[in-house]
Order: sequence, then C-alpha cells, then structure tokens
Amino acid sequence: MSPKSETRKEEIVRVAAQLFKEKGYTAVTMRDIAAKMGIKAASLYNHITSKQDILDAVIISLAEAFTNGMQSIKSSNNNTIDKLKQIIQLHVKLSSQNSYAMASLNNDWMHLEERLDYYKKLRVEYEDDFRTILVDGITASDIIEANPEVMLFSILTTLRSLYIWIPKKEDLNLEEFTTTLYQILIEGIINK
Amino acid sequence: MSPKSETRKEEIVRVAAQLFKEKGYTAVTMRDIAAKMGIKAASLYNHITSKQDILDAVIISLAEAFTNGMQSIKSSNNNTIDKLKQIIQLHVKLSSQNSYAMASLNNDWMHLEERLDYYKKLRVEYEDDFRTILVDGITASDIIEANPEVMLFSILTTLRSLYIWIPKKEDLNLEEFTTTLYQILIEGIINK
DNA sequence: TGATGAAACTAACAGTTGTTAGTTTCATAA
DNA sequence: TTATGAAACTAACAACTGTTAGTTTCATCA
Repeated sequence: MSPKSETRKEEIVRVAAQLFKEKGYTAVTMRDIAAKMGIKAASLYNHITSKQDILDAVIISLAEAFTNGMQSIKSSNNNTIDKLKQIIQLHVKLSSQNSYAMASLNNDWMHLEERLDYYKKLRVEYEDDFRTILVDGITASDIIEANPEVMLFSILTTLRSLYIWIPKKEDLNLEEFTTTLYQILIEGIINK
Repeated sequence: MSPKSETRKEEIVRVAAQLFKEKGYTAVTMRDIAAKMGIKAASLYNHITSKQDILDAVIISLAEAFTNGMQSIKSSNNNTIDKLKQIIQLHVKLSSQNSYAMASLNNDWMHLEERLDYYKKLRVEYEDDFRTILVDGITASDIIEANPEVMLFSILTTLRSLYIWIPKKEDLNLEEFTTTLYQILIEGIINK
C-alpha cells in the first residue's frame, strides 16, 4: 500500500523524537520508547545500536536538510528579498514536516557526542550563509543599515521556534502563514 | 562588604541554573551541582529539600518577574508603540540579568511538578496581556492589520531567546541593543 | 517437513540516580 | 571552658538507567 513503508528503525526514531520533544532526550528512557511501541526495551536493540544512535538519527538528517536547502538558496541568482522569502519557506516546510525532530535540534544537540562537532560545523556554516545574504542585502540597499548580527539573531530565533507553534494551529494554511511571517519579519508591524 | 550577601541556598540555585543551561535539568545530577560548589551531594540537603525544589526556585521567581513587569506596562497609559518598547526593554533587562535561569524557563518548565500549573497560568496570562496590546494597537491603527497570533509568536519567540545570544556579546551596550531590536522587530528590515 | 532468520521475549548486569541517617568539624556564645 | 548549631562529612539505600546474553516465537521458503 505505502510506496516505501517505514522500517522498524525509522519507526523507533520517529517515536523517540516525539518523546524527546515532550521531555527532552535525557528524561526519556529506552523503556519509555519501547512502551510507546508496545514492545520491551531490549527489543529495540535488534534495530538500533544505542540510545545515542537514535539521537544522532533524529538530529543529523534534519540538520543536513537545512544545509541542503541553504545551498540551493545561496546558489540561486535571486535578490536579497527573494532569498529571505526562500529561507522563511524552507523553515516553515521543514518545521511543519519535522516538528518533533526540530525540538531535539534546538534543545538536545548538546547531548550529541561523536557527531557534536559535525553538527556545530553545519550550524555555523548555515549562520554564515544567512549572514552573508543579509550583509550583501545591506550593501545593495535592499535592507536597512542595522546591525546584521541582531537581524540574524532576531529572524533566525523566530524561524527556529516555528516547531513550537505550527503544530498547535490545526487548520493552518502554510502558504498564507509563510506570507504573513514574511510581512512581519521583514516589513515590520508598524503602521507608518 | 556586599550589602546583602548571598545565602547558601541562593548560591546553590545560582550554580544549578548555570548547569541546567549547559545540559538541561534532567542531565544535571546533585553530584554535579555539589562538585561545582566544592562539597558533597549530601551536604546540599542542609539547604534545600530536593532537586525539584531547586528547579522551582530557578523558574518561578523569574516567571513572576515577567508577570510583574507586564502588569506595570499594562497599567500605564502609553500608546501601543511605547508599550512594545517597554516589553522589549523588560526582556532585555531580565534576560541579561538572568541568562542562566532563562534557559530553564524556556526548556525545563515541563519538569516542574506541583508548580507546573501555576507556571502555565503565569505564561498564559502574560501572552494574553501581550496579545491584547497588539489587538488594541491594530484597532488604533498603530500597527498593521496582520494576524495578531503570528505577530505575538514572532516577537515573543525572539524575546524569549535573548538569553542565548546576549551573553555571547561581551561588550554589548544594552541600551543601544534594545533600540536596534525595536527597530528590527517593529519597523522591519526592508528598505522601502 | 524442516531450516532459516528476523524480531520479539526474559533475566540480569553494573553503574548512576536522588535521598536519608548518623557523625564530625569548628566558629561563636555563654 | 563548655555548649550550641550550622554545615560539612561518610556510608548506604532502593530505584532506575542503558545495555547484554541467551531464548522463544513464528512467518517464509527450500
């Protein structure tokens, strides 16, 4: 029926991510994950090698999806405003499709071990690319001459928190939402 | 020397909050907290009654500080724009003075137990007050007619994340920063 | 039918957790 | 000097942690 049905490992990672969002990585036990799947904790080890392995799977693939998205935005020849629109679209899309994993990406990354440095590298590169778009936009007079660090912080923290908010709004029209978000983040809310 | 020197309990709460920010509440052990203070875990219990007690102390007093700040902004007779400026000021001030506790407020509130409902009540009331300011601002044509839920989410998530960013900038001029933040959050970044 | 292998199970492990009980240390006050 | 009390200590606990070893179940296929 399903075109490519979920493997048992993928199911474990998906269920674990939900629990990680509710309680955080450390507070979730292997017995919690197993119970939610209707099996015993020891059975999980037929499919994964460790609890750490689950966290790696949750975080790294999503972090790479952000990196890939940024690469294609970067390499397009769009102007600043269109690039910013595309970044907002990227976050709305990935956050609505992976709202559980986004929680770990934001809150549990410090519990990565072997893959911690790799994750940090991806994050720094993403921020560098974003900052470059803003600085180029200032140079081109597309955006105002405010501190690019503060702009980056302000926009990115909102985008990184979408996972908290999106799932609460059941009947959310994502396209309309993206447009409103663009308006508020980029054009401001004041009536001049 | 110090006008009102820190009690031992306050010291425990302060040290614990630093560790909670680094690793999250669940990942921090009583032995971690004790080690950082140069004593044994059992000795902590001369001053506090439980680990839970520490988390309560970290989170609740800060949550109440936000509530108190909002009360005085609400009851002032300022216009929408000045109220928004004051809210930004409140967050910058409390986040710079309590950057460790802010992390628990954002990430560890779900591990509150007896005080969980009280915390949730404070948070909902704070958001309701903020929303009312925005809706009144739309009515008064001070701000644009965008979805107030999206505005609230967008501004508040940035303000709630200040604790991540502020301590990284050593020589940050808080007053200048507040002004820049106001400009970006309220007036937008586009060059029209 | 009998063999195979994936995926569940039971039982147990060694280490860590928050916490308690009882004891010692030591500056200050009587 | 002696007594007091705050605040440290050692030792231990029961519960829980991630993980391993060995076993059982059962659908599939030669």
